[in-house]
Amino acid sequence: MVRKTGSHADITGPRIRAAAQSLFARHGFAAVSMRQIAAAVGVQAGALYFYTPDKQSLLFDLMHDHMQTLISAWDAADPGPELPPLVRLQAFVRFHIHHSLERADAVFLSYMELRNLTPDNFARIEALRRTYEDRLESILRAGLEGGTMHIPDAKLATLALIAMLTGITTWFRPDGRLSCDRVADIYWEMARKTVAGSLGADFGGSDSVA
Amino acid sequence: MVRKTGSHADITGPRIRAAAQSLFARHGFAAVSMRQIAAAVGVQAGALYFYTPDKQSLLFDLMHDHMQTLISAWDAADPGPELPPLVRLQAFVRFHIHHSLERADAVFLSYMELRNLTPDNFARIEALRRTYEDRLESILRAGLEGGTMHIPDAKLATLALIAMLTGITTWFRPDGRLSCDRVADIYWEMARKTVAGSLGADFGGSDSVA
DNA sequence: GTCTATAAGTTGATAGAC
DNA sequence: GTCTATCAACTTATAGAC
Repeated sequence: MVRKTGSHADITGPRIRAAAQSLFARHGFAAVSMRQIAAAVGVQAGALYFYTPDKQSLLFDLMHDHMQTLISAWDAADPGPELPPLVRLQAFVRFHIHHSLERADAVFLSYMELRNLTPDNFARIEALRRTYEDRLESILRAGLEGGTMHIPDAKLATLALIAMLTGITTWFRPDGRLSCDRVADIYWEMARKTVAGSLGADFGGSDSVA
Repeated sequence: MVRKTGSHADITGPRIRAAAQSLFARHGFAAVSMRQIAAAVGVQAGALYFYTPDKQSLLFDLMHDHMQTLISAWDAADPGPELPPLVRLQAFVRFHIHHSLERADAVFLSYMELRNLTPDNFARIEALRRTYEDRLESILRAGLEGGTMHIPDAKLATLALIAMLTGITTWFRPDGRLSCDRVADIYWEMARKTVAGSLGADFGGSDSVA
């Protein structure tokens, strides 16, 4: 199946995006050349410009697609605003961890390469990021108003929880000490307590995940 | 005081490091050229090599100094292992937030540019990062053994707390809604609950920071 | 759709003048 | 200590052949 030239009529576009995502995540956008991406795909550098107008668009499209996928995947996974906020929060924690760990490269890109976006592109990605954060913040506010959660500041709790959960992607290894499910259990336990009232657990059963 | 040439006998070295730190934090190591650093300092590119053997050493030295300063500053701020773990944890949370917010560029560098270090340099920085994490982990283990803390996994709680606290540097603005002290109060409130027993607050007074 | 060739500019780093 | 000049290699992106 090795051929030096000729049409594929196939999936060179997606393969370029996949190679770019992997290389950008590993070495950083600025450190990766179009020639390196081309070599990873098995084409010459000039061929890339049949699929992308420039390097910046390649980065933006990867980040934009990731954010759009993230938001619509959560909207599909959200058990719904009629359920108790703690139930929705548990769903959010598990969703965010699983979704992120299955897309470690895209997650990495989306918060490491913001500074390599042009101002216009940056603004568009930021808006999507805020949209996603607002989904969590509205759950926390509902819990606050209903009295099932006690948090000093809904906005800061949102940022704290997302930082805590996303941080998992920097150390998690599939062949490590803990499985993805087990990590999700442990983080849900901690997240639950973070938003709990001063009298502690009022949802989710046992205090231990063991 | 404008001069085009001649000796300073002064602090060009530190100024190069300061300019590099600021530029690396803003645009990323790979995206910043030696000529840009030189221009920020007000010298020609060749002059930089009187102070640093190469660009990589400039990055490594900045990260190394930051990690060394962080660890020795905490060792000086630690109230000591004879105090209750919750007291030490409160000190750690406040220390980490204040120290990080006063050095936003260095913090940014130290976790965004790890992938631009050579393997040897990476290993040295990683060892320092682990040393710092171990300081927190030992506090959590002491709380666990003494029964004043309830956490599902000491290692994961360490990583979760550090991610949560360090995340502040990505959004905090000195002229924003909340002061550094107020942010530290709110995060301590959340951190305290994260490690609390199932019956909630057993230290630190009121459940509210208001 | 992919190649080759190339334009036009930047890069990290060095040598030697002063 | 700093400058100027320079090197070889590399960069993004385009043009035109096939």
